Amino acid sequence: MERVNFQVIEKKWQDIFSKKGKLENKDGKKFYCLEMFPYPSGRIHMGHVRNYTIGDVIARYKYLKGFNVLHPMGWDAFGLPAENASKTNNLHPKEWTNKNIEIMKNQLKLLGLSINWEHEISTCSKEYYKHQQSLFIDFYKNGLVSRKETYVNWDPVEKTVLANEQVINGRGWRSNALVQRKKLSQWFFNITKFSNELLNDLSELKGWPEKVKLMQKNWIGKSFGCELEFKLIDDKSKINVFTTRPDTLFGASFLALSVDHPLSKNFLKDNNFTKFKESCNSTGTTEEALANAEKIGFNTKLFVEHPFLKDKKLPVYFANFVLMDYGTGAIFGCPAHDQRDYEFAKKYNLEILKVVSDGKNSDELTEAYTGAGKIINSDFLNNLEVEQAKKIIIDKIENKKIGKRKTLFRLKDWGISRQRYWGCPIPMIYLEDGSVVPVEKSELPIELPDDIDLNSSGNPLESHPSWKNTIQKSTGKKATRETDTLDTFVDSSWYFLRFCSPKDLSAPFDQKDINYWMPVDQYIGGIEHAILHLLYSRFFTKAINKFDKKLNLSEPFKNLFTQGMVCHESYKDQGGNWLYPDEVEKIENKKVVKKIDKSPVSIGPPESMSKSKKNTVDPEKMIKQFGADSVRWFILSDSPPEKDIQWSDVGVNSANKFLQKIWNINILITKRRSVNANTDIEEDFVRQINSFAFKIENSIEKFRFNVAIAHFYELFNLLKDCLENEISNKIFKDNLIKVMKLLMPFTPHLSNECLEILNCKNPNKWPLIEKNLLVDDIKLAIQINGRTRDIINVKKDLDKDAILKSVSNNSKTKKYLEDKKIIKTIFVKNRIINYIIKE
RNA sequence: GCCCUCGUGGUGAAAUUGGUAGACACAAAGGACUUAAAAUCCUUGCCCUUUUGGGAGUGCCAGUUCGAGUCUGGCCGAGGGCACCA
Repeated sequence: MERVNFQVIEKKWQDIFSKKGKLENKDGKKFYCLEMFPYPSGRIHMGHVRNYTIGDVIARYKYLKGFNVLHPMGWDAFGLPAENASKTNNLHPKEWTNKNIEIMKNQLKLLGLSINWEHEISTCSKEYYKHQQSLFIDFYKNGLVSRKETYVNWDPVEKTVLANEQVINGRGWRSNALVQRKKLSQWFFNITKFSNELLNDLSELKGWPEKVKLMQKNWIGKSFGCELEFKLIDDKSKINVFTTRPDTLFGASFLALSVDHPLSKNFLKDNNFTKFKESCNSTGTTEEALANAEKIGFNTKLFVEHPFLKDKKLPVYFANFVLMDYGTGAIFGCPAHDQRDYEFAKKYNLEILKVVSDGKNSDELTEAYTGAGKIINSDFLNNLEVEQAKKIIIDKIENKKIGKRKTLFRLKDWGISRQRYWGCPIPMIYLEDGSVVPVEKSELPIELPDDIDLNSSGNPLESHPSWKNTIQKSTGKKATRETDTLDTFVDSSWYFLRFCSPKDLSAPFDQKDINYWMPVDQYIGGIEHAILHLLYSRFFTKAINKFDKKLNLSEPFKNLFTQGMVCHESYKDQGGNWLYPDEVEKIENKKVVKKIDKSPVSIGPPESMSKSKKNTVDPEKMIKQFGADSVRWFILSDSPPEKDIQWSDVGVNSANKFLQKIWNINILITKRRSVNANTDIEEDFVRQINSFAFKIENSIEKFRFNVAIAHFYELFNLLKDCLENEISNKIFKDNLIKVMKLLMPFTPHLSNECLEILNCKNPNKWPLIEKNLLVDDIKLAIQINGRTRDIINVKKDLDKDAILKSVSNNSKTKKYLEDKKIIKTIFVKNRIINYIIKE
């Protein structure tokens, strides 16, 4: 068997790709194919391989189909790891990052990706962040930036502020340290100004997974209800509450306020209250345990009037389960119909009055009833359904001028200040009179200083001896710079725009380029970015669209695909140390031992590859061993791309074997002896190849690469079986060329090499699929009482009578039908014929 | 707790969307070639039957239908999102 040296042909074609790697079809329709750009951590991992291979298949396929394709790549290059690495390696973040970029770029080239490298960008270059600062100033001038003093999530290990979404179960997403509450003045993007658009436009995104849209919808969290005021009996001052259940107002038995509610000022001198407040804060606001924690309250001894029941007085509490940053920081409690209120009422012996009938006769409840039902015990609302009652009572409340309809969102403004060095400086200055103003655009970029001491604690820019001292350009007044840098999510919220005009010095992007390339036709990345990155990018697009009317773009990503993770089992030696897969070997009975001393190793379940568990496989090593085409082939073949895949060395090895087979067939054809052709056999051959081409094209369009690959296996089994058949060399070769072109998006090196050998003049053109050849014999199942008894070959599209005639004498079904009465015959064209008989 | 998704051989998975369940591959067992191994090729895969055949079968239990992996209801299990959002 002929064998190909993958190292040799892959090098050869990669050199050619990098010389003329553009997927350019000047007359074709544009296609912008984008994969989420990587963080330059040092080396690429299998997750990148999967992500970029999927993208490459799409980019190459669209190019072959005649599209003018943009397929760029860049680097999400700011971020904390560079600072950490610089501390351990004594290497400046800039040098560390640029070195990593160099390495990873070469690794990506080894995969044979069709990337427009002339569009390459790096977010840490001043050519990029200059424009980001300019956009920030635009946002500021358009009222989309604000400064707020708020409680923030403070990570005590990283000494920085975390966004809500960077807090996972009360811990920092990187450091895993318990997050504390701290009050700081911070910059915010006013993403909440776009809450409605971000929610409503999800329905426009037909090419997005439902799952991602649902996650965003829940994250934005729109709810309808009303605001309503209660009067304190003492001094008639008012407390505003928000509720989505105004229909349960007659079941209210208390008011509960957040400990940060303005009214708390009156209690700060009360030791019992401050103690209570501390105990509320100590648990943190986001910890999971808190959701299940006991509801506790502080009785103010104050009472409010019930707005519709003059004689009813409700006690006012501070309660640990009421949040200040949602609604008004105050609620009314209706214990019968809200589980939290129920628990609270049980603890403090408050009234539990049913106002929605749960269909049971008893007044006793063991938990809150939140279902539908008729309103009871509620004066003018009695006998109404919940939804009707809501409407009517809100009307009443509005008429009485004690409240109004209100829609609330869970989404909060996006805190973007970070107390770090390796990020984009925020282009704001503080004047001595206390005012805070943006720098002038002509001063951009505000560059990061290179001479920095990263070993000092806190914010390195803050402790730099001179960097923050400056003057306001227009007035010459003394000023100090903002020393916080931007959250790195800002960097990735507009990079897809920059890719369209990466070299434009004067503006973030060129209108013409954006109008041509945007929106991204296919965006591909991990599901972990389902909410934040995608929501922020949508926000940026909408915000820029608002103040830049020429943009004419409401959504950045037309189609989205989220691929699954790459998993591997993990290994631990007897001492409990993690081991890399290549430190162990498999012996009999699926047991695993350590290579160096043959000591037993315990095997963990397959999990997403991570450095901490050492269950990683180095892509470069795999490419060196099996070739890039084999690695690409395997990572696409084993599972549907949206599902997790389990990495297997054996799997890549067998991918390699199959690609060798393809090569071998290619060689055999070039040496094939001439045969006497038989027209019928040739036609059948051509039709079968055409049918596979059709199926493969369909599978690619639907992102079903594993199915496409299964068809390639069938296809090559067919080619091999037909090698000796009465098919002319010309027909055989023409069809092999067709097949090699189909293969091009998957294994570009091998395909190009084979096509060159076959002397193909137009390798970069997708083969034509001939629809008229798809008419074929089909297999039709003959069923008796729904049970398949035989399968016959018939011409396509035959009608019922013709089929009945041809199966009337069928030997396999005859015996079932003899002496039986056929009650009914069900016929589905090209599928089945089903006899219903009486037993 | 609320919301969502998914349960198909030893394994990864197919199934034209209600019409042949297990395509295609991996692994395994047996065989061929070989002095041997590697590589390559062939065969097998639940139950009954020597074969021909027949039966059961897509997490479990019901239902709709001529026909259910696919639709409906209930249960069991796995994964994901949100987390006191009033």
